[in-house]
Amino acid sequence: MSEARSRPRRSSRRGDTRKALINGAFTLLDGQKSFDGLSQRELTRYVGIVPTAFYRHFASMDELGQALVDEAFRALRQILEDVRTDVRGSKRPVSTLVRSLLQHVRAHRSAFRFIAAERFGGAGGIRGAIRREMRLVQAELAVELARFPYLKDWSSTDLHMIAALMVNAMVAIVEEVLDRSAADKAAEAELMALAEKHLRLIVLGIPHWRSQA
Amino acid sequence: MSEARSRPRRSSRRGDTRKALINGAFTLLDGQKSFDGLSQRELTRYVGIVPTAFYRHFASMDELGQALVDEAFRALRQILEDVRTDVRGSKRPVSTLVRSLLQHVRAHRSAFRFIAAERFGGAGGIRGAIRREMRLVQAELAVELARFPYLKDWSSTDLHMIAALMVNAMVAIVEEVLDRSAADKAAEAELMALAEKHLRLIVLGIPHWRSQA
DNA sequence: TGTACATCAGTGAACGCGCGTTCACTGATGTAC
DNA sequence: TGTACATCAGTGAACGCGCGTTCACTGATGTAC
Repeated sequence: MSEARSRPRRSSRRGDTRKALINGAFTLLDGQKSFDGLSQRELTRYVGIVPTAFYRHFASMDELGQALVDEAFRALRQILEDVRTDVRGSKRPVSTLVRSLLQHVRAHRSAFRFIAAERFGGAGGIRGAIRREMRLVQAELAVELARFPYLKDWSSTDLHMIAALMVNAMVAIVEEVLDRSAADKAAEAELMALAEKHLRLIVLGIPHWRSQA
Repeated sequence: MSEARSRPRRSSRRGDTRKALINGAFTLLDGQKSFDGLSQRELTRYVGIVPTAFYRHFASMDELGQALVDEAFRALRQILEDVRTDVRGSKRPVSTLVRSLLQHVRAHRSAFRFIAAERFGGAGGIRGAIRREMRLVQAELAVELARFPYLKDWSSTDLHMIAALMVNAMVAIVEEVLDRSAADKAAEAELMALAEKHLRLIVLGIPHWRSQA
């Protein structure tokens, strides 16, 4: 019995509780709660520490909120980087993009749900941070679009316009995927097919666009 | 002085407090709050009644939430009806649609903000109700699209696909308008122009679409 | 390798506060006769 | 038109509860010598 007691020394290594709080928050928010409605005591109870221990890691709930935004966007940026790599090496960019995107979304469900829920539902600070990141994503897509031969002479304004439409279309569908149970594979497949059609329709319009800028 | 005291009889006519609670909730939620974070006492304080008087009008906060959904969608349906009328009588349907939509959105700002904030941020019941309504809007647009001569032979699946993309594109832009200060007319004009371009780009792709269904 | 000490995550009691909801009440309004 | 009465929106005291945060503390870990 003595070795059983001596094994865990402390229950966790340094820094682990901070991560446990962040992940715990994502998990609790993954249900039908907004950050507004998440209490410090509920979170510490869930993570298994006493309420006051929270303050060893964050000065306030607001600071935790900022950490959640940072963490969610760290994941998002990594995902987009991976998707970009997948798409560049692909001969069927549209279907590769949709498949790759949805696959990553599935793997980081709660971070994405956090972004979706707080994008318009939350406090101003979180909303602003999210909006800024979305802009960045859109700008990066515009750059990526410029690589395609038949788009290389397009104006930056027009490229951004297309990028915005594509991002908006994908965000809408990802949000709908997240709003459904993770187990509903049929709905997910249907939404993937829809995403692909939406992108294809947009792409079909591009050669016929006449810039007025 | 006596006529001054006798004038207001009771401070409000029957039924007015119920409306005041609904409108007060919309107003308070118009800031950076979600329904989750709105307290009954805060609301009654704002409306100017004692906390307990709330229960003369709603059995619980949940019931108020349902009333807010109902009211917001009553406004939304009225707006869409108006927009439809405007567009049918127009020779430039795309720009008429965008102009008419944004104009109505401006007039019912807080109801729309409520929908945007609770669409993914709120409780399951509210989310479900909103999703159902969005489906309806999309279905109605599909019917409307079928009136256009070059779309009248399209399959229902394809019409719904186009309607979904158009609705998603417009929702994304309306949400962005709502996320900005109502006074920021420059941003609003820019977003209107963007909405118009997005719709036009989608329309340009339509004649080149090959159904695979 | 052994000892003394600084660091720091976690503890537990305690605080004052705003919350949602109950209850018995008041008193004005509208209605039946 | 005048009176008696039912209705019902609003009142105010009271409840128990979970909240965020403070404080002085404990005791294990890692480090300097």
